[in-house]
Amino acid sequence: MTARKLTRNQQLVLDRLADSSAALTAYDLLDRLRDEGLRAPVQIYRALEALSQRGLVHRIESLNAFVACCGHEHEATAGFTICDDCGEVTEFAFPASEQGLKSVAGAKGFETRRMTVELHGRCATCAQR
Amino acid sequence: MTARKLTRNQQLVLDRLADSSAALTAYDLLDRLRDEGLRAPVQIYRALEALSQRGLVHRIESLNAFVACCGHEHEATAGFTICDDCGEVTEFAFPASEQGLKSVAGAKGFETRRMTVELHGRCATCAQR
DNA sequence: ATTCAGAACGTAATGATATAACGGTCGTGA
DNA sequence: TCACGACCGTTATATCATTACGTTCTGAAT
Repeated sequence: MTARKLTRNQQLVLDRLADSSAALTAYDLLDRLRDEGLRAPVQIYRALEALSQRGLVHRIESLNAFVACCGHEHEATAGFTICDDCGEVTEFAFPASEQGLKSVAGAKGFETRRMTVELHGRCATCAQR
Repeated sequence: MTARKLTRNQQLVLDRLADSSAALTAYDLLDRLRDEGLRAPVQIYRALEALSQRGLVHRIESLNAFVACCGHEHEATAGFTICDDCGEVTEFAFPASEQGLKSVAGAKGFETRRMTVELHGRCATCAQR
């Protein structure tokens, strides 16, 4: 079905995101891709938009930044844990809680299309130190 | 304990937010407060920062905008429904689901400090049309 | 009533994030 | 060949947020 190959710019952006455990802003990405000839923010934003539509990257709203999708289960909605110390972002899927949230909203007749769930705090590694 | 009176700027900002069913950006607020003598973004951001610390306003991360806190139960975390048609934002508290989310994260040793939960979709009123 | 310190203020400049507008290139299928 | 759609690069601009600096307000201690 949706099986077009990624373009060069899209692949470059995706690779940089996949290499990073922290979320990267569009301008972080731009800095890391100057050597590859990218010059302008819009080039990054266009790639991010395309990748996002395919579900290959996610936007972290509370950081105005982006992460590569860890993949799989595009069934459940994704949530994210964000370590405020080291910046690490990890993705998780929530099953039962999702129902809970949707029904809370649904009880008032709200039709949920998209959920943003972002947990800020400290990751296990940073908590030990 | 923390019972200082709001300053003029803080009160002005809070009033405008309370009057609006949609979230307002800092610049929306600035536009609405020019008549009151406010000139610069930083004046708005300072008021928002103070109000936010008191729990009187919330930031909607996915909109880069702000809403007045509907009040009460500062026990549970707040979630928001955001109508993408009319812009209406409503706040809700989630009890059981919160446990679910925190435990999902906690299972990996993540210490949650702050949660962002924002549901985009259509409100009951807009859905009927 | 005076003094002092902290909080809040106003102004200006700048930084960070995101999009609009325009025309060019390339591959593909009629 | 031509028309179309997807992508591209360049430039300019819009939108969101903070830093830096010096002044004014306020309230508690003297």
